[in-house]
Order: sequence, then structure tokens, then C-alpha cells
Amino acid sequence: MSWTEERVETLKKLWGEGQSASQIAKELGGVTRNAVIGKVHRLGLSNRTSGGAAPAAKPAKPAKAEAAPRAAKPAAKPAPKEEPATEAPAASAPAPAPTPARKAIIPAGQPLPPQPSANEISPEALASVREVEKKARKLTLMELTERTCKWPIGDPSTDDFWFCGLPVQQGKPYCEAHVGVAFQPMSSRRDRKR
DNA sequence: CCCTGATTCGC
DNA sequence: GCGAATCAGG
Repeated sequence: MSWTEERVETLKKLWGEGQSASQIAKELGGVTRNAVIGKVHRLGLSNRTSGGAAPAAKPAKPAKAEAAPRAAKPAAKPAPKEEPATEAPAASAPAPAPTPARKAIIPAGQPLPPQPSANEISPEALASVREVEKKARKLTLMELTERTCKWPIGDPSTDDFWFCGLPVQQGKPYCEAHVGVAFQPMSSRRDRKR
């Protein structure tokens, strides 16, 4: 594939919308995210935030095309970073911010996740949860890792208890299906007509 | 391990 | 100009 005008245009558009390089690459097809990034740079639109405030002085990057593979790695990270890492399925508002909030306005034409106001767990979510629980890996607490869904299934006080264990959705503690039910926009649980 | 963009450099 | 390989960070 080559960078036809059309493809370049799409690239510009999507990049402008804040799409990630990989997403754009997927959409364009025939290219990798690297190709996309490379093109973006060549086009000179690497920085999404036009503004101009040139960020920082990029130190120097030691050319790696040397006889020294990777012996030299002058890296120092005295960063006292604090990570709240609070993961509570609570019915609090899910913070949907996959893309930079730079542009407050959401680009039109993008598939936005539905935002039901008076939602009650999408039937699909429930369905997929059931589905998922059937193919759950049934992991024990000890088997859980950073990337396994930590959704508990069954009764903790019995043998009949395990964790989903499917691949988590990046960032989240649960797999896609469980994220769907864990992060509910808000209340509205009470009035189940029955 | 998954992802992100940034950079280099052989092609 | 292109993009894989690599780097660097989340």
C-alpha cells in the first residue's frame, strides 16, 4: 500500500480526531502503526496540540546504530510517583476518557458508546456476562494477574467460587464484558418493574 | 503484557 | 519517502 492522497487525508483526519496510530493503521489497512506514525512525522503533524507551546527540549537520544547494542542506558528515574490505583466497581461515574480531553468536543462521525440516561445495564452486557462466565477460566485468587479479569463468580464462602480470569480490557480490572456491568453510569437500579 | 508515540536508519 | 526496529513511557 502506498500513501495515496486519499489515504493521507484519512490519516490527517483521524489523527486530528485524536485516534491512536494503531487505530488509524487498522482503519487504513495495509499499514502498521509504525507506518502511520512515520508518516505523521513526515507530514509534520506529530504534535496534536498545535498551540505551539513547544513542549520540552528533547534531550539527546544516543544513536543506537553503534557497536554498542544496548549496554549503555543512561536512564535515571527519580520520580516519586504516587499511584492511587483505586479500583472500585462502585456505581460511580465511569471516567470515559480514552482520548485526550484536549478537544472537549467529541468528533462527529465517531462511534460513540451509547450513553443511556436511565440505563439498566444493557441486555447485551448481561448476556455477554453470562456468556463469559461460561468460558471463564475459573482462576483462583492466587492465579490472578494484572491482566486477568478479577470479576468474582460464585459464592466466596463455598467451593463454588472463582474469578473470571479472561483477558482484561486494558487499564481496567475486568474483561470487557464485566467492565460493562461494573462501570455503570449511575443509579437507576432500584425500579426494576417486576 | 498490553498499549502509546518518537526516533533512527537501511532501504 | 517509507516503515521496521527500537526506544521510552503508561
